[in-house]
Amino acid sequence: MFKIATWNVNSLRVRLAHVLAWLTAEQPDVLAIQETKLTDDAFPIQEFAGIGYLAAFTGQKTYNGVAILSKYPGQVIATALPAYPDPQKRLLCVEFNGVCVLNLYVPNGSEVGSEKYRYKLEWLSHLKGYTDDLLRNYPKCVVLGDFNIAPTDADVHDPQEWTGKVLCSGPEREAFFKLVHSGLVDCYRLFPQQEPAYSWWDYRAAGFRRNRGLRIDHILAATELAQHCKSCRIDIAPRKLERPSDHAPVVAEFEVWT
DNA sequence: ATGGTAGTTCAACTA
Repeated sequence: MFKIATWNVNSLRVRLAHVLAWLTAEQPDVLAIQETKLTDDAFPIQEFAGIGYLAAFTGQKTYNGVAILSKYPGQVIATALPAYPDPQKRLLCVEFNGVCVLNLYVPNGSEVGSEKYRYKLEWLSHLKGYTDDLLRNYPKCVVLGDFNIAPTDADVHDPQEWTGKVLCSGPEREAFFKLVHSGLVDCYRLFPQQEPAYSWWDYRAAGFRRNRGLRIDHILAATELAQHCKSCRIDIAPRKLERPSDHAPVVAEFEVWT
């Protein structure tokens, strides 16, 4: 079994103990994390090595920053969108023995119509070009991370309240499905899910306690790889801890084949 | 229609 997960940790400095505990308990082969908010010189390599994980990372001060933790070494393929120079560290692609893992922290977009919203759509359009290339070179591709997009109303606690708002707007959803429909599958929707399950809840207004959430963190697998996906779930346990991230991990398991 | 909280950094930005 190949077990892979994504988790926006919202500061690795603050969340390190949570991440170490979760890795130790869950033992995924690969964990993609977002919003490390750490420069590369400050990345806690030793702490992860201590529990048997290697780390690839690209970070910056204060904002953004992505990393891929893994039980075995991989090859870094990219730390940015090749055709889109961007000082914001939001992308890391690592190959593990033919399986390509693309970790994304998609721009939040702030507000529909804002400069940050335009940046988000532009970023997503360049991402589409990149994943098209990647899927040609690596048929076994997993694209995962914080997409900052709730794909459908089923992924939103109150679709009426969120209609047309950032994270749920038409252009964002179109960009998401454009990406997915060119050779990827949303692993979470491969399986019947018990109840509306979200991956992010606003810290404000007791969002988690009232289960006012959105499913904006995703694991997408290349079509053929998706046929070997055995499970996909959201683990809300870490969201219940003291000083949690506002996101919960999403976990998928694939049967290994040759 | 605004605000609520959290992280980084220390006033203001991002989410």
